[in-house]
Amino acid sequence: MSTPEFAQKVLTWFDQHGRHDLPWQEDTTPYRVWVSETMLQQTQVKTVIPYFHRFMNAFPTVENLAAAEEDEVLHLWTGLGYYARARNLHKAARQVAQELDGVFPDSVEGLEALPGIGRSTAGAVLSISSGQRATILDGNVKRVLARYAAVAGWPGKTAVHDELWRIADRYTPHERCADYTQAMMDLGATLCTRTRPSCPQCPLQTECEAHALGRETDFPGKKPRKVIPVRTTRFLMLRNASGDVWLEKRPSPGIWGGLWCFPESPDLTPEASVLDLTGLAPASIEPWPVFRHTFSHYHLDIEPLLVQLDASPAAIMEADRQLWYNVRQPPQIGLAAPVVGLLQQLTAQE
DNA sequence: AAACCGGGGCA
DNA sequence: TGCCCAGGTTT
Repeated sequence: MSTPEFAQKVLTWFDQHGRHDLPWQEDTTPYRVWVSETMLQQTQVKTVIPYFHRFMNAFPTVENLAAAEEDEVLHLWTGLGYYARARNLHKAARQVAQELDGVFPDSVEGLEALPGIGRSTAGAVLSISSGQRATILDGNVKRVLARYAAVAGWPGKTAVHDELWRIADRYTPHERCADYTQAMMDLGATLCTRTRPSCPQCPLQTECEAHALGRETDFPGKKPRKVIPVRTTRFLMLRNASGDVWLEKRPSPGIWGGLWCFPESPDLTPEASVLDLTGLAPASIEPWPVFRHTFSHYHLDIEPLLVQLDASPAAIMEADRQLWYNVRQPPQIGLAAPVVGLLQQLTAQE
């Protein structure tokens, strides 16, 4: 199919069946589109919407975001995952505000120079916010195109990835590029879904090679599987006489980088760890059930230990990377997901 | 339990 | 340049 024909079919479908009322479609400034695209990189629309509203409420402009504390940004990101993106978002906002007079670059190359913006996000931000012709290739579009052209193989492979980019570029129109970008994402998100695609409703059905083969779900190819290891750790939930809980800020990069977490103690005995950390013998230690937190590359079995202290130990003082967390007046900080759950249980217990 | 996801970083 | 990393949701 020719480019104008392909785009025409997709746009006609979009006008009738696409999504037109997403929060970031109201006012498509580069800032709003960038924040939404960054959130959407890792999460579905439904989950992103409340986060997007809270974020825009807290930081209506790139200058507001640039002026924020990193803890505040991570706090608003808590639960979204991939926290490096929140840190990059913050860093990039500072670059735009301080080095570019608050004006986003007007080219794919310029946008790509900002941390956290790659080729696809740059294309999405540019095309949606300015209407300029720019190509995207996110997970949704990959699925649509891999099926449409029956591109075999896993898109993580360079050859497959490159082929999909060539196809994406070929079909990107010069006219109505903002709508086309949104349309392709909508097509992948609403019709051309991972399992059970709605081919009868699809504007590309008659030309789709995967559909002709009756093998829609064979494309795109799957990532090769490998067994992931299990690691174990122990969370020391230190509670002082006032009921406050000890948290430490984790180093970035790394797991939960920049987020606040209980001290980990996988090796020492609980008593030795507490003594090591506080210089005190605990009033009591209560082991909680082990639970599993799974990452893409390993399982983490966590053994929480509730350690009650009679006093606030002099040995540990509040500092940049350590704090006593008041469960009744929680500070605005980012928390690792399992920590959120444990803090809730601690609060419920009182 | 497995699949998924865009970009950064490093060998 | 080709892997490995990161975390929560959906299926």
